[in-house]
Amino acid sequence: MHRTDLIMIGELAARTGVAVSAIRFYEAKGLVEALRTRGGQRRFLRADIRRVSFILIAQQLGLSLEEIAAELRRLPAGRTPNAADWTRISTGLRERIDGQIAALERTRKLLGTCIGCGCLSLKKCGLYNPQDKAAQRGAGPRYVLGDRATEIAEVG
Amino acid sequence: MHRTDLIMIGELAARTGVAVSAIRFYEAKGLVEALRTRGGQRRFLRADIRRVSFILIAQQLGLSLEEIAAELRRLPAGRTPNAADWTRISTGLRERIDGQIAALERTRKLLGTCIGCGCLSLKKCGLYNPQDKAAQRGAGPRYVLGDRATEIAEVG
DNA sequence: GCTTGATCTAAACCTCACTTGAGCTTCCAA
DNA sequence: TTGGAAGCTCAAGTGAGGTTTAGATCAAGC
Repeated sequence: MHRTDLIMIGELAARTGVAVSAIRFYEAKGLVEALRTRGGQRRFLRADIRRVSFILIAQQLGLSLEEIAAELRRLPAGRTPNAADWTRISTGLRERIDGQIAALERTRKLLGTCIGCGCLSLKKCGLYNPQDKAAQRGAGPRYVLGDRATEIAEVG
Repeated sequence: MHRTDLIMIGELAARTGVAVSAIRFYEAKGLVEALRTRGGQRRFLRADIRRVSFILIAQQLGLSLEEIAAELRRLPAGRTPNAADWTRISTGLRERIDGQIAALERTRKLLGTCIGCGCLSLKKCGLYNPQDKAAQRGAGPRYVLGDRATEIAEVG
């Protein structure tokens, strides 16, 4: 175990493309952990590059930091994913992607029905159906559709 | 033109499933317009139910309110979409969906390559490629990937 | 005329995922 | 030994898309 097994925050940032401030933020959120030097500086394990990489990939797939944290907490040793963990996790991610694609395809089909009819009649065209969470993953408060859109009346 | 052609904000809210506060917010953003009674209360056209419906559908597809406003401003008469407008707009939306699906399929393929290898080696597996904006449509500051992820090194 | 419920405005607050800034400390190579 | 890059903490700011609250006013039925 060389001294070089520990890396500084700046290197972790450079190797992952994430800002230093973001890594500190992730630590505050419990997504990564750091040792400290006597002087109080963070020292990361080289393996944390992988851990941060995982965070980025999962984020791209639409998981919130909260969800990613939950996923990481489920790791056996409480540590950075190894090959087996990764297989399990990425299989789960793939299911998620499949779901997203299916939702989009449903929406596209509904939209196809609507093109030409120009109705925008909600009951008929069904574009509001709470099942269609299509691009629902968005900024903050998107609960409107899904919480209340159930009792939508027909237009007109 | 009956008096009943005008509806109160509460009815517009009920008919679209949107909160009253959200409708006022949309008005402030220029997405809908309202007449006013002598007493200062808003009165909407019945057709605005359609307009708000459009906002919701477009939102589900991932358009920001800014983009939706732009789309609505392009309407010929500056009014609620009719059948022809809707055809034009929804065709555009469908292209957008196609793009989203394609991005997700690319990501899924990359993930497939990674399952089993467990590498998380960024260069090799390519899950970071800035082209893959997959689920990139997310909360606020997501510029990290795309702005800086270009110079990502391979995981050690 | 009165009461009740709907509406009004303005400003403050919320979440998420971070960034920025101020003011100060540590580390390390020359 | 020293100077400057890199690190530290804590608080506040950002932006999207709204909600909540407070206090006042309006509209309609009895």
